[in-house]
Amino acid sequence: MTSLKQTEEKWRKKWEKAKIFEANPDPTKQKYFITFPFSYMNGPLHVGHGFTATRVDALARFKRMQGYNVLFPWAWHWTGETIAGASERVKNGDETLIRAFREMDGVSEENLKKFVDPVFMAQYYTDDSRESVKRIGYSVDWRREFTTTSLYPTFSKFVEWQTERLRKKGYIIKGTYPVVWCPHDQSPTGDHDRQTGEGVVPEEYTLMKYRMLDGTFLPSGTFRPETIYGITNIWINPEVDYVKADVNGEKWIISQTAATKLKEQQKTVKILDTFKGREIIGKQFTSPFSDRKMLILPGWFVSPDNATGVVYSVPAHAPFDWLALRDLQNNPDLLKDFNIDTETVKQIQPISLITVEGYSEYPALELVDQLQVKDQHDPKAEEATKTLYKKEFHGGILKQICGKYAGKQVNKVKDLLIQDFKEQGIADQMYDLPESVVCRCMTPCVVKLLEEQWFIKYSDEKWKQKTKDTLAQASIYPNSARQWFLNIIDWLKEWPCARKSGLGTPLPWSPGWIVETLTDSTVYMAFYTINNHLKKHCITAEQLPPEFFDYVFYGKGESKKLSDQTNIDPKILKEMQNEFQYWYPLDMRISAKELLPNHLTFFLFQHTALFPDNLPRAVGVNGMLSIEGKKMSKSKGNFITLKDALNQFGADATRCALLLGGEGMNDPDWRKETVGDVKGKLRGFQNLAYNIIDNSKQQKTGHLETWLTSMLQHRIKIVTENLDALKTRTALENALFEVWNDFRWYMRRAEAFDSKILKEALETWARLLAPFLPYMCEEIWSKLAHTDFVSLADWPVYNPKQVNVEAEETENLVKNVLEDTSNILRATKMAPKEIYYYSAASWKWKAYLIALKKSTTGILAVGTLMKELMADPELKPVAGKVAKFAKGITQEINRMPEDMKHKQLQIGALDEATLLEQAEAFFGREFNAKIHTYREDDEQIDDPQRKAGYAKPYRPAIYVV
RNA sequence: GCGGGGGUCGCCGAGCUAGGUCAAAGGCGCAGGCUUCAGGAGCCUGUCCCGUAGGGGUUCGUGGGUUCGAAUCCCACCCCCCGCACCA
Repeated sequence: MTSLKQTEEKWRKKWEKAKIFEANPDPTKQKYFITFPFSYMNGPLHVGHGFTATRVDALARFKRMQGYNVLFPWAWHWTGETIAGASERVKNGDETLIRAFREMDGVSEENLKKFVDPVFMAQYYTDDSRESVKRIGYSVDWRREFTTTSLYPTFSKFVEWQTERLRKKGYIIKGTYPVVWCPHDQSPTGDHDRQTGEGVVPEEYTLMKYRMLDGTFLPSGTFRPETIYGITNIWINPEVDYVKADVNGEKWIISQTAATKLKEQQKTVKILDTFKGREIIGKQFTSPFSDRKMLILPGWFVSPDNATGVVYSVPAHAPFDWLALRDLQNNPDLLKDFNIDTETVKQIQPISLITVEGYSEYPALELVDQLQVKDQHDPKAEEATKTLYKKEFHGGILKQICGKYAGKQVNKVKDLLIQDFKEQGIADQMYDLPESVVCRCMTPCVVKLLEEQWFIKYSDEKWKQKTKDTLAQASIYPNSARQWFLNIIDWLKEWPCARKSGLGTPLPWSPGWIVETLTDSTVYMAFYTINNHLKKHCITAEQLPPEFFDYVFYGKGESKKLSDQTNIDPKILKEMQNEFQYWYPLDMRISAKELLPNHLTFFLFQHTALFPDNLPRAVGVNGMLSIEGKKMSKSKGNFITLKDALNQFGADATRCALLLGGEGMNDPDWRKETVGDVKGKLRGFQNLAYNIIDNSKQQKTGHLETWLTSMLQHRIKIVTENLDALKTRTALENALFEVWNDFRWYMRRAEAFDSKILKEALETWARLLAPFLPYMCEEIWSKLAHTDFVSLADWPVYNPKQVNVEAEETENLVKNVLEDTSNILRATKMAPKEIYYYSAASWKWKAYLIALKKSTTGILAVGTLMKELMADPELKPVAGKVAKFAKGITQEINRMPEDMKHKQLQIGALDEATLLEQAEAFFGREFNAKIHTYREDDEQIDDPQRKAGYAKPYRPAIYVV
C-alpha cells in the first residue's frame, strides 16, 4: 500500500514533468491571471498563509478546468527591516527569538548560526517555504519566481522604473513629518519596535505665545487654542526645572524637558538660564489680544513632560484650571511663599467664551460640582476634562468675545483659527507623545520632525477619486469589503515610501534611501508576466533601463532602437510586450483582510496611476486564521507552519480543513482535532470511490438513476456558482458532503452499488472536488481509467435537461413518508408488523391543483376557491368533504413559497399509489414490516381504523399495526 | 475614539440583502442500534423540551416596535473580533 505522501509525490512529479501549470500566452484561450501577495521571508509559511493561498489555488484550478488559460505565479518578499532586525537579534543572542526559530520553525543549530546574515535567513526560509508550496499542491508556474530587493537586480530595476514613473506623475513628494524617534537607533520607532507605548502617535500642540513684561515669551501648549479668549492666568509648576532659552531667535521660558524635545523639531534651542518654576511665579504677562496684565500662578498639576510645561488657564471651560484656581482662592496659604497678593487672586473670575447645550455659562464649574471633584489632584479631574472637551468640541459655539470667530462651531473653526494665529505670529507648534514610548533598545523615544523624507501622495484628491473608480469597476469578494476600501481610500494620506535601513531597492534619485516594503509590492504582478523571459534569456539588470519597461508595459518606443540600447533581441522584446499585454490586467488578487487597509488599497492606487488601461478586475478578501481558537502568535507558541501541517495531515486534508474553516471575512479556526477528522473523512471518500470503481458495472436506467443524475446537476450548479463568488467553503461543503449524501441516499434506496450510473456520477464528483483535493482526485481519476490529469479535465457543466423534477419530488415523497412513519413509531414506541399507506383520492388532487393554480395567479381564499370547485361536476357530489379539505389546503398553500408551487404545478398529479407500491420493498426493509398501499378512493380498500380520509396530496395517510 | 466584520440549538458554521417550505442546512462531537475474519472503517437513528399517530411547547446577544406572521425588517442597548500608518 502506498502512503499518502508517496501518492502526493507521484502526482506532483507528473504535473511537473508535464509542465501543466506553466502558462504561456495562447490567443485562442481566455486568460485568467490570479495572484497571492508574496509573503515576507522572516519565517516559514504558516497555515494562515495556507488558508488564503489555498483559496487562490482552488480558484486557479477551477478556472483552469473551465478552460481558462490560468497563470498563478509565486514570489518572495525580502524587502524591509524585519529580516535585518531579526538577524541582528540573533547576533545579539536574543533567546526568545532563537528559541522560536528552533522550536517553531525547526531550524537546525547549524543553520541558526548562519542566521546572523539576513540574506542567509531570507534564502533559508524561501527554500523551506517553496517546498511547502509545492507539497500542498499549488498549481504554480515556477518559471516566473523571484525574490525582491537589490539582491534580485532585475526586479530592482522594475522597482526603479515604478518609482521613477510615480515621481514623474507627481505622486512622490518630499516632506517633513513628525515621527516617534529613537535617539539611540537614529531611526523611527514603529509599533513593533517598541518596548512600551504601542499605538502611541505624536500629537500636535499649538503653542500660544504670551508675553512677559520684559518681552520673554511663555509658549503655552494646548489642543484648544480658541480658549485664548478666556484666559485668566498662567500655571507654572513651582517645583519643576524650567529654562530660559533662545528658540529660533526669541526668548522662551519652557520646561527643561521641553527644551530637549524642541531640538528634534527643527528649532534651534540655546539654553540661557535654568531655574525652578517658583522663581517666575507672581510675575505678569499679557495676552496677544489685550493689554490686560495677568499673573503667573503656581499649579502643581502641571507636568513638565507635557508639551512646554507652561499652561494657560481658562477656568470657565477647563476643570483643571478651575480647580487649581479654586484651590488658591480657598486656601490663600498656598500663596504664602510666592509674594502674591491674595486679594488679586480672589478677584480672578472665569471668562466664558463657549456656549454649549445643556451647560451654564461656566461648564467647568458646573461639571466639577456635578462630579464632586475635590481638587486638582483628584483623578476625577481628568474625567471631567475629557467629557467637557468632547462636548465643547462637537457642540460648542464660540461667543461674541471671540471676535471674528464668534458664532462658529468649535470643531468647524479650529483649523482656521490655528492657521490664523500662526500667521499672526502669536502661535507656534510642538509635537509631543501623550504617553511615554520606549524603544526595544530601552531608550525613551521622542518626537522628531524628519526632514527631506519621500512620500507617496495618497492624499491627492484626484488620485483618490480615480482609485475609487478603479474600485467601482472591480469585483470585490465579499462585496461588504467595498465600503471598507472606500473608507481607507479617503483616510489615506502621505505615505513614507523610503527608509534608511533594511533590505530593498535604493531610491534611484536619492542615494541612501531604500524603497519601503509596502511600496515595492504594489504592481509587481506585472513583473511576473516577463520574468520568465528575463530568466530564460539571461537578461541582466544593466539591460533594463526605464525605457525597457515603458516599451513592454506601455508600448512606447521602438523595439529596434530599444534593442540597440539594451542589447536585447527585438524579437524577445516584442515577445515580452505581447506576454504582458496578454496577461494584464490581473483578474484576481486574494489576501487576508489585514492587508486591506494598506497593501490592497495601495495596489489599487498604484495600478490606477501606473496601469490605467489595465486595472485589476477583482479582489478577494478573507478572514484571519486563528489556532485552537486563539490568535496565531509565534512568540506565544501558538503557531503551525504549513510544513508541520503537511507532515501531519497531508496536502488534501490540510487544504480541505482550511477551506472548510470559513469564507467571507469571517475568521476561520485551525483545530488539530478537526483537521484529523477531515483527514478521516477524505479517506472515507476514497474508500467509497474505490468501491464504486470496483463494483459499478451494471447498466441501469431506472428512476433512481434519473434522480441521482438530476441531483448532481444541482450540485454542479451550486458549486460552480459559489466558486465564481469565491465562496470556497460553501463550494467545498456542497462538493464533498452534499454530493456524498446523494450517493448515500441512492445506495440506501437501491440496496446495491453496482450500477454504472455511480461510476458516471463519480466522474463528475471527482472533478467537482479536484480544485480542493487535487491529489486524491488525480488518483481516483486515474483509477477511473483516465490517462489525462483531472487537473486539466473539463469542469462539469450544469445541464438543465438532466434535471428531473418529478424524480426529485418522488424521492421527496418517499423521504417524507419515511420520516412521518418514523415519527409515528417513535411517538407510539411501536414495533410495527404491518404498515398501511393511503394515497389521496383523485378528487383531492384535482382540488389541490386548482387551488395551487389559483394561488399563483391571484389571492387564494376559501370562498372563491369553493365557488370554483363546486363548478366541477366531479367535485360537486362530495361538497361536504371538499369544503373541509379546501379550508385546510388554502392555509397550507398560502404559506408555500412560489417556486415550490410552480414545481408542483409543473409535475401535476403524482401517481402516489404506484410510487408507494414501488417503494414497498424499501419501506419494508427500513421498518421491518409488511407494507400495504391503497388509494383512498379504492373500492377494495382495507382501512380498519378509517385513516385513509386524512390523506392529502404529497402526504399519504398512514396506519401502523 | 474612528472604521470594518460579527453574536444562530455542545462545537464549527449556513440562513439572514428579496419576512412565511425554520426547531432552523451541512460538518464535527456525543448517545443508541446495525454491520463487521473488531479497523481511529461503513450504515441507520437520535441529539432544545414534551408526546402511546405523523403533533405540541419554548428558542436564533438583550429589550422594545412593525406585521396575520420575524433568526430574517426598524429602534435602542450589551458583548466579541480585526485594522488605525514610517510597519510587515
